[in-house]
Amino acid sequence: MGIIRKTQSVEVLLNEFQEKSNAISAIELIKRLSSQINKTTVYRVLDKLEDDGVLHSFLDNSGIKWYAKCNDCSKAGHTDMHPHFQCVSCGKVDCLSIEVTIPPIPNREIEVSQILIQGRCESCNVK
Amino acid sequence: MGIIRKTQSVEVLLNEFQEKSNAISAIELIKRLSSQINKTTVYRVLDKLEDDGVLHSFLDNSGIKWYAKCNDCSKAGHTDMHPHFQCVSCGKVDCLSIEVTIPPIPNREIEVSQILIQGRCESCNVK
DNA sequence: ATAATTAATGCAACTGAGTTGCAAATATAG
DNA sequence: CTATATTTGCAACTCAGTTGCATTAATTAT
Repeated sequence: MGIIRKTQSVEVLLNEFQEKSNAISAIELIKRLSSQINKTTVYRVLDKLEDDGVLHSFLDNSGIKWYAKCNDCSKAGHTDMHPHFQCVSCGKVDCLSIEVTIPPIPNREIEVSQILIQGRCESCNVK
Repeated sequence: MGIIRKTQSVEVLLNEFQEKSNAISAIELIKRLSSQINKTTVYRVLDKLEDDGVLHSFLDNSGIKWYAKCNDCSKAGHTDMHPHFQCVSCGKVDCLSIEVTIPPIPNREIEVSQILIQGRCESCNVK
């Protein structure tokens, strides 16, 4: 698919990812933009932005979908594989720029790996 | 909570994990046992077996819940942290007994980490 | 053993994130 | 600026998982 037209919805959504660099859940976006964009459209635009390598998505431990900006991805594929961190205290989720190496597994061909780390984030750790 | 009574449902469910050692999705269990156990009960018993450290659970990439036998866990907590592998071809999921080390992250306290690896399993790799 | 107590079960109805079909609206190409 | 193709909104749906409550089955006490 991919983004074809620079529509209002696309602009509004992209804008949400401009400021802060942490991940945002689809649900949160739907809530935030409920007066401007329809829920279905939010899902559809997010989908396309992902196809286009602008955003990447992942599920948290309760199965809800999160989106965050991509750094080195393209339409060709999401190559930027990194772990995600979810704070068990405040719920904030962000991308970690650390490398986690998955050792090769006998007889299995690894395609992708999703790593979700849970713990207490910097701000919640102090309190 | 924890398991208190050795009921029929508990026995039937535990039996499903006796034979093969790979993970089974809640949905699959509900289908398999539909004539013997009610869906609600399946969810509730799985929940308790997890609390008791008999089974552990995780979500796959489409957000559905899987359960597998624990090896070194107890009521005190699930200590046996290992990656899970889902075959993109046949859908089979199993526990990997490999170690994946998450490096310490500055200012963050890691509690748990979920690693889901996707690729082609041994049998699907041959074909 | 049997009654009393407490936990587990089944059912039906619900929840909530995400999806689908389709007609109306809006971008882009010609 | 019209024609064509893509997006959008809406309402209705899907489907895994949950909840409340009355019934049933285990366990404990008698």
